[in-house]
Amino acid sequence: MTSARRRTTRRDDRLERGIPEATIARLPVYLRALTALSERNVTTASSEELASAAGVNSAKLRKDLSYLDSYGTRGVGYDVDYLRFQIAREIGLTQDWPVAIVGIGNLGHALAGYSGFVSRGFRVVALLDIDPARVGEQVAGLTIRSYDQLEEVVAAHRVAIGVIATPASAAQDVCDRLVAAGVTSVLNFAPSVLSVPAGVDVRKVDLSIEMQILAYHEQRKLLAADEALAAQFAGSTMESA
Amino acid sequence: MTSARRRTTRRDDRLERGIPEATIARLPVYLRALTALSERNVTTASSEELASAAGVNSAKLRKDLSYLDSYGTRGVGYDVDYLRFQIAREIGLTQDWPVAIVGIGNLGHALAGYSGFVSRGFRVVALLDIDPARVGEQVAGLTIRSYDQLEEVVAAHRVAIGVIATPASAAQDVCDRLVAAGVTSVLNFAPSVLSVPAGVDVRKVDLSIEMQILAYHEQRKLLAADEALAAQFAGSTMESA
DNA sequence: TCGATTTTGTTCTCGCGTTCACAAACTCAT
DNA sequence: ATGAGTTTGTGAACGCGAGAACAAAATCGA
Repeated sequence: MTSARRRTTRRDDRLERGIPEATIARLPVYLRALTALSERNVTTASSEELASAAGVNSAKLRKDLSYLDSYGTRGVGYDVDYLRFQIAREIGLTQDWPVAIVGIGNLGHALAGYSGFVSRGFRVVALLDIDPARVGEQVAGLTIRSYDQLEEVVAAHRVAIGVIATPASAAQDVCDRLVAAGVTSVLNFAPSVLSVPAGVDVRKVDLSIEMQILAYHEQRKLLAADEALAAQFAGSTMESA
Repeated sequence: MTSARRRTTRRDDRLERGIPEATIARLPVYLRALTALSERNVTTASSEELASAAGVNSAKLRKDLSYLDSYGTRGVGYDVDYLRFQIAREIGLTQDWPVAIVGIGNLGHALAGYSGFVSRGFRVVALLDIDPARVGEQVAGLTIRSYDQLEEVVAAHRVAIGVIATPASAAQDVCDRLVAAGVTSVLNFAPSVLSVPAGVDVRKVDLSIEMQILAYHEQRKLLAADEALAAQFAGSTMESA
């Protein structure tokens, strides 16, 4: 078993089982690190260098990359541009992804103009809003269209990814219509739990939750500081709690 | 050990070891579900009801809540308002958290006006931008101040949480100054890896990464559809791959 | 008071992801 | 060509979180 090379390659495995979710979430980070290196004309990087640029442990990075085919060379490292292309292809960024954004409030505006989308294979093809006063307005080179045209727009541009930036109360309705129109991936910025049929992916970005997680840790720091102070005054009689 | 009640309570454990990170991340979701129930004048909810409102499994919810003190009653469920308060207290939302936002571009604007912050113990006390043309502008009831005043503002308002909404190139510098000024929690919207000293928490929200994760799954769906189609034409000779 | 019913709190098991540690494989100088 | 030095790719151990399953505790009707 050790010398006899298995006839099923890792590539086959990958196609069957896919790449672990945790790894997928890090590939974009590696991609960004590689792009930065490439712009500085670095042609080769070791797992150690890449890992530190991406803010992870080098063993983790190597294992992550091993789920793709093996694109490194021992004793040398990884070819920056080659690996960059391979990761981009793996994620699917070598093709064009039309995106529709629903709800053009403050956040929708920001998303429409976000350069991180355009530069990575994503193309915002439509902005939709329910407010008649906003329809017709120009934002980031696009005209805001009526919410009524959702189905039409999704079909015409073959939109597979929809972004919801509406208030929570509207989110489920928007989601239902997107899915019915053919969208199979949803990025939800509204603070609400969406239910979707099997086969549709939903990811949620919740600004206030992130903030609350920070608050929890912040509070713990305060408590820890209080206790340290109290212990200092109480002297050494309580050291075993 | 079974009948003899341990003298260390769960509360003691929690103070020592803290609550699992995965649980912390869900508490805000439960809080939101509870708030929604409370607004509909529901006074009591079972773990099953709460879990479905929060989009999680009921066993998980019960286990999560068991890391706080036990606030439910068997055979009945949870008192909505009481549990709501307890979770809010646990996360630290019963106190006031002054927040400073650095980088008032499209995203900064959106964050400054985001109602989800204000309503949950967070108070945006300062907006800072490096662009002199923007300084003085009114946004969400606040005047944009100069980036030079960062230290002053952080000290004056005892800001513990800083939000970075600048381009990636500026993020590390902003972060360093925030930390030096006394900030111990950072919410980073810039697509860059921040390095901070121990004791400082950083959370990252990356719009483009979420999108890329969706793209990966979207691509897999396409591949799966292709394969199904190919198999259909190839007939039944290839069923064992 | 007691049994039936409901629902929580907790134990146990399993799987995934992280990390360590090392053999395999490559380069380069001599 | 060969040995020294590097760096990848991966097997194995470990720890955390998810979920099933059940015992403990509360309510309610008779």
